[in-house]
Amino acid sequence: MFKEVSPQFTFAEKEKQILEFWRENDIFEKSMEMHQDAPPFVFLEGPPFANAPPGVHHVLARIMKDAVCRYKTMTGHYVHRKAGWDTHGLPVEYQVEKQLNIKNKAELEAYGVQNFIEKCKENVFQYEQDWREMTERIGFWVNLDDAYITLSNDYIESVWWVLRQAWDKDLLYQGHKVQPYCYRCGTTLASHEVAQGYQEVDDPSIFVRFKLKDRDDTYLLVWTTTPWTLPSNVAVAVGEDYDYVAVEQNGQHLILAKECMESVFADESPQIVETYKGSDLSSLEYEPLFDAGTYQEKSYYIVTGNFVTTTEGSGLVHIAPAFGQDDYDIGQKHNLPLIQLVGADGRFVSEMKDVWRGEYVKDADPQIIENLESRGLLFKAAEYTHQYPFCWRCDNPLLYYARESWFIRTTAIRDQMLQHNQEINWYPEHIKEGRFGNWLENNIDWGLSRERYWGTPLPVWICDDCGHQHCVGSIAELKELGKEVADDIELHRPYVDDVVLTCEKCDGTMHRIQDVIDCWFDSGCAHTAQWHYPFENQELFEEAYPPDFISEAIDQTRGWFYSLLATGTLLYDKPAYKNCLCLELILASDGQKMSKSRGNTVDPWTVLNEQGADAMRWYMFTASPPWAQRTFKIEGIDEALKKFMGTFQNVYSFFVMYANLEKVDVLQDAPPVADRAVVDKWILSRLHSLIQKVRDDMENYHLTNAPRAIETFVDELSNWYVRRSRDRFWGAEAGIDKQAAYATLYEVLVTVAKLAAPFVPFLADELYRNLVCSLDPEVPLSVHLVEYPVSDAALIDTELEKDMEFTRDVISMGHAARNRSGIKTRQPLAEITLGGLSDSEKETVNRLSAFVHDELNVKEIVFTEELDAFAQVTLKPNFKVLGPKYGKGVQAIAKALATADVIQMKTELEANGNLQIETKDGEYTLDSSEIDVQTQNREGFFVEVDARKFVALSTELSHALVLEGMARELVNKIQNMRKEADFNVSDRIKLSLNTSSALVTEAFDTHRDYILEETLTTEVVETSGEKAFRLEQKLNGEPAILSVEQV
RNA sequence: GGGCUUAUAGCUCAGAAGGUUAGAGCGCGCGCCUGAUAAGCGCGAGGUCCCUGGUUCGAUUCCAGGUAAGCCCA
Repeated sequence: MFKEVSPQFTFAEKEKQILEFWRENDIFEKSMEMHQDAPPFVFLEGPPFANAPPGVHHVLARIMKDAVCRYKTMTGHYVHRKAGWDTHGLPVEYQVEKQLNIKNKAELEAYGVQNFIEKCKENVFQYEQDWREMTERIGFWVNLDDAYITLSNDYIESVWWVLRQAWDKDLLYQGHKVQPYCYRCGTTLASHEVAQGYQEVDDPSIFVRFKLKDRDDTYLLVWTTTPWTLPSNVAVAVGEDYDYVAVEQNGQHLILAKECMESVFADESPQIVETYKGSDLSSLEYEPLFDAGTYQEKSYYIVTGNFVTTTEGSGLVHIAPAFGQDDYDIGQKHNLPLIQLVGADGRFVSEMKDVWRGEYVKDADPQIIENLESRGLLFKAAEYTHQYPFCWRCDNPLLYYARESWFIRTTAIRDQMLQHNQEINWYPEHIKEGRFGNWLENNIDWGLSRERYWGTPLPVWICDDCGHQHCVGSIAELKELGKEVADDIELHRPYVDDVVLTCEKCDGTMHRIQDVIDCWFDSGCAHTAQWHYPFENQELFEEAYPPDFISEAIDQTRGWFYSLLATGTLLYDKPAYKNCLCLELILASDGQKMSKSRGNTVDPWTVLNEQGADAMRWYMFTASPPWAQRTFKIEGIDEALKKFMGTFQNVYSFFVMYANLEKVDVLQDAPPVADRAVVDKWILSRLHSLIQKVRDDMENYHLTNAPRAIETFVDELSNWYVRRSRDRFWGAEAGIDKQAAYATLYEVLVTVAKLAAPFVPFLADELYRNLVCSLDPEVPLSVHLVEYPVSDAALIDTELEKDMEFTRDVISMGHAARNRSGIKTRQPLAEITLGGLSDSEKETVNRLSAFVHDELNVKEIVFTEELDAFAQVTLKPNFKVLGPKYGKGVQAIAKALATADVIQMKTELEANGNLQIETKDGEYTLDSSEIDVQTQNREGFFVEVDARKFVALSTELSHALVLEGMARELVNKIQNMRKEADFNVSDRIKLSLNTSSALVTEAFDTHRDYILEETLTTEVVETSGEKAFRLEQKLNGEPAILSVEQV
């Protein structure tokens, strides 16, 4: 006996019971243990921050990871599933600053770095409990009790080791980086912060004359929107391949790009006196705009740069290496001096020779413009509207600024990274060559250092005396080289800052540089640092690198996907992961990005508590591919609940109910498939085709197609297999057919439970445990401990599947015709006529005719060749065949076929096997494969026509048919009464019928046995008893009084 | 401004090595069924396959150029 399936339940409640069962029986641990010797499949968890509660996008990521891991487990792998937490970084610092009302670094230092980082530690686990609960509730099996945490000493030590590897390979170096900087907050901003603060502003747009040396009255026309950087000018850049011209204006010669003439001179069209290529101008020297100092490096000359455009400005770009990345890069290339005339406070420094020293640079702009004008160097000044970044905290304009910085020389391993990228399977594919590939192509060195507090300290110490630098690669080394290092030293600021080393070169004192590192580097070392490699777990690491599978959202292309690959390439010269499933963003139901400020966020818990985890999971798997952007809609979850979960649950409860009622032993007496009914063979064939498809999809990380196929299958199971087999389950006599029905449905349900287990782990386990465990105490306790179904090719009958599909199509058309006729299905009809079928199609219908008879309630199936009696017939060329053969001619053929006598042509075609037609291009001979006979609806028949065939109903009713219809009507009404009277399904009844209608009487007498059997009537009585349930009815319009009573 | 992606029914999505009647589910309308009931079934209406050009006998599909949306980067 199976446990009864109560109709009163909620999925959410059931899921909680199953969670309890998993916990009590350590099912997750068992699923790992049982595969301990199996080939490993390594999943690497991208560590989230637990300083904010998890949202629906986290649920999405986690269930995708879960489905893959569960699938791999069930297909016989040992799946590492270590959880991880990301903990360092600016976002944490900002939250804490906000909480403490700290506005800048000075206030922070005053508060105390030690106090501050302690607050950061608290902050970063603020929502850990929420995360744990969500993770468990959605059924994501991951080992949270053995998580890697980026703030732990072990983790940091591994990161230090990684940095030391870079150092030893000369890939870690100090340089300058132009960074967006807020002078008010005294800090550089991370890119995502900059992105938040773009505003449209008007800035000055000025064209300045730079006088060429050694030439009279010849000037370069140079464009800039930041006049305050002009005092730091050291060069001018041109585009190598652009055309430049010298034009004459007011006796001066002005040089600019030819393409810029129109925009610069507007209505004027000055005379061109000379033309050059950009390369011709290269190296020409000019006189400095301001009386700046003289520098050691050569300066004030023309260089070429590929960033120069002619779409705005003059095609000549002012270069100040301290204030722009392009400028800095070109400065490096040409060894230009790095003139930094602006201080950290955003004001001109005292070295500045002109009068603006101490002035805030943006305020100096008008004064500089005025100055140039007074000296006759200003050609033109205007305003320029563009997007410019502002500080998201204080709303002041950011200044791009060269700052001292530490770098990883990723450009040195760029080619290897590109090569390893080729070995990674990306889902979707286009990421490889698209977003990620492009990003790698344009790789620049990784700016690693942050002038902040809460992060992995950069383990570089510098000698106060001789400037010698050393990178420390382990705690042991720190203790060895450092003076009085605490035994339990914590590898964070300010503790590490206090450690001083003795210089091996000069015996001087070495101090650590103040920087911490980019937290992307932390998580980017996860493949190594999660194991505390190489200090521990060497073997484990060897086995687990590179990980088989990672999955995160697409914004990680430049984040974690990159940082993992960069470190993996740097350390091991291997790809850092084999398969990467790239998820897209989730939008709110209004199509907008979910955000608190818009108030359109969805709390996962409302869904988990209401509809449950399986419904949420199923929705996310099936609604759209994970790499397509999706809107998150509660209605979609309700649909998943109804469409899939509800249908599956219904078939399951149907089975359990009748199996219990009929006391069927499904394990005994299962007939061999060969002896089972056609419909059994059909559903088993579909099942095994499904298994094949699901496995294929899962192997290729198509996590949407697999469950969609399962959903389609369950719909067929319910709406065709069960519907067509219902009476085999209930009331049928014991025998091979009944056993076959039970055995088949049982096998199908158990197999689908296994197939669906990675997607709906709760429902699947509920089914499995009731259907399988309750019969056999020896089997594994949970569906998650069994092997994933294997497709049996011997059970797949593709022909049968196709035939059934065709037959269902015919039946669907029959339903449509019936609908049109207005005769209800309970009324049997004498015959249907099918037209337009090929011989093999006729054979198919004959073979599966029982389905047609039952579904459409008709006595006979008749075939006809006389299409035009029922439908309008047209002939069309088979374009697919004739197109390549005759090319242009197909249009003429189509025309000829449309205009000639259709019936005559069709007759000729049938008689000769081919057809001669005359067109304006000549004569063609077409055989029947080259012509499509198409049918269209003709009014006035109860006929349903599609492109090729039709189904027509004969609506004439003989007296016998009327009686039979009446008998079915009687059964129907009596069944309704049984239900209304609340009888049990298996109760036997006494029935009485009182009618003045001769038709009803005759029908009852004629079909008495049928009626009694269907309604479980054991006795027909003249007058109903006291307790009988009586009802006056109209039976197809005829009056009758019926009563039913339990025996 | 650059890169990538997407655009098919009211909504969510399929699909077509280019072939002349483009599909499903939901929603809507009509009907049926009522012992699988968080029901179920059938049928129907609903499409400029984003736009414009090009290639082709034929383009919603391929190519080019746009437009719109999203993400990433500046």
